[in-house]
Amino acid sequence: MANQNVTTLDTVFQALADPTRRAVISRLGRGPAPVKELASPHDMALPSFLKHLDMLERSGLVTSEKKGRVRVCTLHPEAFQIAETWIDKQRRVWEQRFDRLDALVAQTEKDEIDET
Amino acid sequence: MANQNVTTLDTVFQALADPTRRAVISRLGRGPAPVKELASPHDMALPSFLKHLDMLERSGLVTSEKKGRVRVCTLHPEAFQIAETWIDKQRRVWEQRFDRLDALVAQTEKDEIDET
DNA sequence: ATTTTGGTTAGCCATGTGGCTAAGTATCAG
DNA sequence: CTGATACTTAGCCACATGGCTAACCAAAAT
Repeated sequence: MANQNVTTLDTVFQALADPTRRAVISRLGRGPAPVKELASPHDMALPSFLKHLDMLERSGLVTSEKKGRVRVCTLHPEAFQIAETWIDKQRRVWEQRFDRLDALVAQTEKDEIDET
Repeated sequence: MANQNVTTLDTVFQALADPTRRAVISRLGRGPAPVKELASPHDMALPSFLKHLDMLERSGLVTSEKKGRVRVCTLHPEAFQIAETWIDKQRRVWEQRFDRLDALVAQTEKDEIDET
């Protein structure tokens, strides 16, 4: 199950769209950990869990390195950037729109007052 | 294809994990639009496109209302909140950890100086 | 040298996703 | 009233996802 690190909006958002994977991210936020430890809170067989880890690696949010028989996983917070940037960009678009709506309402009210 | 609005981390992140759906969100950020207009830039059959819209509605990011034979879709930016909040929370965790690491490094350097 | 431990690989299954066509319904325009 | 428009419904297909078991391998522990 070897995979590339392709940090795209698709892979990052998809990685985040599952509670097991988000739990892993939360845990790794406090520091690197071996697969066994990461898997232990989740009630599923190891191979199933590994698929989740794999998706996290594909997204670039997590990398892992083998030390002896243990695989140690590490979080890469930079990979979140692409997602946050996209959301921020969207917010700027609609906030700008709301500002224009506000301005329009204000203008309309002003006009109505002028008419009285 | 009637569905509930269940705004969860799962549904929101999944809604965002596809370029077609993100494009729809971008477009709706500039204001409501009918299905036809939303679909036009995307090279796929209407029923395929409707599945994407459906997912957006399931996540609560979009709602729609039928006016005559036209279905008008509207963006609900509030639904992003849950995603942004989660990411922010994660960042706080790992930033705190980096702060501790920095402090540790600073302390170690101080100790080394004290030793000289 | 054996046995445990920590993964890994292969393969199976059910369900979901992302696409399609074909045929239907309801409104609006002429 | 007729036809075009804007979806809507049903159903099909291929591949991805999320889960499993069984069998394997290599490092660590005894």
